[in-house]
Amino acid sequence: MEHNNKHNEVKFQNPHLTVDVVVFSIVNEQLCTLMIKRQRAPFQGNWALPRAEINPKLDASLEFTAKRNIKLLLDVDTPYLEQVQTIGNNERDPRGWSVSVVYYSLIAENAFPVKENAQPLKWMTINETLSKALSFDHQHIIENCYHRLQNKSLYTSLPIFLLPEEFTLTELQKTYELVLGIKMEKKSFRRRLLDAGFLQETGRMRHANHRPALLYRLSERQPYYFARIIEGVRDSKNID
Amino acid sequence: MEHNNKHNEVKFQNPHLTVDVVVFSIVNEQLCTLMIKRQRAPFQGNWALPRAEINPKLDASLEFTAKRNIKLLLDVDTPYLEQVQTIGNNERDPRGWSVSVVYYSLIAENAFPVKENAQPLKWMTINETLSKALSFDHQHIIENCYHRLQNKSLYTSLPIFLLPEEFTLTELQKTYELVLGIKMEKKSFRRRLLDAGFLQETGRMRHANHRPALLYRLSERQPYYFARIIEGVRDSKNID
DNA sequence: CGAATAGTGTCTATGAGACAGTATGCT
DNA sequence: AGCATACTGTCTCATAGACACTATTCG
Repeated sequence: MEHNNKHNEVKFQNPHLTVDVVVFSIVNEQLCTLMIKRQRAPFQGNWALPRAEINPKLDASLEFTAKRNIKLLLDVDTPYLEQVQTIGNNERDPRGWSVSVVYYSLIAENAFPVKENAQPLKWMTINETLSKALSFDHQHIIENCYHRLQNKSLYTSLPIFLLPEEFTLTELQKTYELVLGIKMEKKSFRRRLLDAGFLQETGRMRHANHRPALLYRLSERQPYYFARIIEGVRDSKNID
Repeated sequence: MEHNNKHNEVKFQNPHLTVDVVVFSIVNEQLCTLMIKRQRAPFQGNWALPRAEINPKLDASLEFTAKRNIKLLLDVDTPYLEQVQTIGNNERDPRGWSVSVVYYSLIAENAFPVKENAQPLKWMTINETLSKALSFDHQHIIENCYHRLQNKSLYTSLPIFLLPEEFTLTELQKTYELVLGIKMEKKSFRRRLLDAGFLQETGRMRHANHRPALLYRLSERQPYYFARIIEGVRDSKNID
């Protein structure tokens, strides 16, 4: 069974395969990810990403596995799900070669972990996940997803999926700023979004103790791709 | 073993897992992918993408598996390799649930299939792959990689990896045009590339029966990301 | 010299950021 | 009225495309 793998036909035992999801949401004006406390070794008692095995009888595809798991955890259908990467090596799991297909999902605030879940679930702020020790290489995975989200937010309408159906332009700008960690210029932000043409006025308004704001909704389910990236205000690019 | 997969702990048999590579190169001024003729069922005798099993003893990671396979087929180290997607479902292989981690690779012309390979290998033009019946969902996979390559070429320096170490700006423009299927404007192309600052003059020149051209090389191994996408000449965007 | 390709000068178009101004609702 | 936030007018700036021009080598 040694050297004739030129033919790609030698059979090796398949490495262990799972589907991991990084669910982003905004909770208390903070970008958070959904984490789960592990019930058994390895990393027992540590926080980890939700993970699902493929159920060949139940799941038609990897994407379905991811969706099924999100539904199980939060009882919502995610409005945005994207496959980010697949990590596979012999170091990430002490039990041996393992492979994770990683998805990230964006959902609006107010999705609460399902109570009947056996494991403790919680929304952990992105800063917390990036600074504290997590299970396996999950910190690394979250970092990758976060970078992808940030990067894509520079030239797409992705952050909209972190908001409810109806939202004001100011709320949307705040969401972009939260995700990107930069301040944006109001006029150029609004011009960019409105000129793109994928926002629809709902006719309703958001009221507070000042001038009410128009409420918008998406007219397309697909994210919009802009031709240029956001540059951010020209001095002091970082919020923090 | 039915319903308590809330705990993500029910063990299912792992689906079959492979690493597939779409190797792009320019052969005879045509964008091509490396294809292999299948020696056994299913799809015996049909063209397919090169595919490798993970060898847990040999491979430290999925990326290593991909590199190992390219080396085996062409005896080159690819200058660019990127994971595109992982496809897994119960329809793509008649034998059942199967998962492919897909990479694409860019290499310069003049990499020839290794002769001792048992299977017949060939460079197939992208048009041929997209029009003729291939094995499994490989046409679909190639299409995805091709779109990713085209899309990324609009805002990165990727097409450079399809050229040898040293190249002229005209050769580079031709490569972009070939990949993107659009004509580009000479001045803006050169300005864009030179202003980015990642090209280095080699001091040598390409000679022919006309004015010789400066030869350039990359000064960084990482692809460069532009802030704006290529728009292409404003009328008649398509070549074909 | 002429053919052919390399390479440039400079105009317009687009869309981003800057910044100050106006609009409208609540208390 | 006056505060707070919504929304706009219009300037500058960066970078893309248009297009015509000049430069250099070979035969």
